[in-house]
Amino acid sequence: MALGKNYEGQNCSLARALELVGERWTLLIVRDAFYGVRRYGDFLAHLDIPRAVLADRLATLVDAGVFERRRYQNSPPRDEYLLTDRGVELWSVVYPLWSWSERHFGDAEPLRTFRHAACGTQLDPAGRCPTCGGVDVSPRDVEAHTGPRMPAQPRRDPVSVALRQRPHRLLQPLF
Amino acid sequence: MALGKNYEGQNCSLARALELVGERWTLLIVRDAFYGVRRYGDFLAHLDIPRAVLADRLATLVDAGVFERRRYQNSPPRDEYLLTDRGVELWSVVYPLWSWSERHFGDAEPLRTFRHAACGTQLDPAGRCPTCGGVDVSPRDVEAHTGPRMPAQPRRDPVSVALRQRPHRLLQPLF
DNA sequence: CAGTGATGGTTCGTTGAATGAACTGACTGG
DNA sequence: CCAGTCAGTTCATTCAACGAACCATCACTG
Repeated sequence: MALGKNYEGQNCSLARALELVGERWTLLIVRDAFYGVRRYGDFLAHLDIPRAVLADRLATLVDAGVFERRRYQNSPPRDEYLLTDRGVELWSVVYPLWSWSERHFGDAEPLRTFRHAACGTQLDPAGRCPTCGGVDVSPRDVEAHTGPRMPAQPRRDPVSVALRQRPHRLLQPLF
Repeated sequence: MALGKNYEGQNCSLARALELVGERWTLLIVRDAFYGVRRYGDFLAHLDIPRAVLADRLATLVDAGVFERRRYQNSPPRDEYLLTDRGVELWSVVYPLWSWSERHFGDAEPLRTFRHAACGTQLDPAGRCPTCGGVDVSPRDVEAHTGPRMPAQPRRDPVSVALRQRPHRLLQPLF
């Protein structure tokens, strides 16, 4: 999407959110960050996003306090992009949207499931654990599992491969 | 946003959802539908959206089963756009996004609040009613209230005016 | 029954953002 | 010194958004 001053006339929190998070690619970048992707090159390989757009979106998200840019080595200087608390709270948007799509447009066999790490139960549509008394599950306590169905043409980039290999705790680095 | 075949390589429900709902304007149209807007001209006036874009989005959303187009008079023939059950379920995405933005970027005094119609309590960030034992509140049981803060330049279109006048039950027609 | 206005679009030229390929620059390891 | 990696930037092309004008249908008015 694009911001557009037009949204400004709306004077509405939803519109303000969409200026940031409603832009093309942005929410997929955030999704990848939940999967544990942290580096420019990994986002790039997993998303098939133009390099310039990725650089632009990351900069915007850092400005907005959704990502934090942190140096993890000095020579050569390399930074990684980590979700801040503000970014992690977007789980309450990302998961319901994923779930809505899965319910209404998904195949019988889901490609991926999100489970409460503590008990292995699949999250309900609102992101809670039915087994554990319907408590809200923080993304840090969620495991992404690969479902039985395989995509027709599995992707070969390192991120996709790692995600297929084994269940993976959200927000933990992939590599 | 735009669909782009690129998202297709993602093979992910989130990406599929974003092809539809992540396009520029789409979620604001859905928001207005929750407010009770139903007619082309009212969406147009309230959103300041180019006419062609609005027509395109509405057609796409009807195709996707998010809106239903229903004739409400025959001469001249006039249709209104109503959220289907599938569309109403987007409340679980729209409200958390609104809430996220309100928490992180909102002013101290919110412009609008969403309250459980049964008891008048403001919804919590997950969309539940704290007073009523934390039950999920369906959008049909939500009232939109205008907060104490007034926008600097209040809009004059009929939709904005109606929304300011009095608390309003979501999904009920505005006029 | 011609003129005016409401409604819900479509058309089209212009602007601006996304795309993708090439290039840059800092560094490393052999 | 050379090849390779990583994280970008630059730039020409493509495609979607914009916005103004136009169109069609019908109702109402004088």
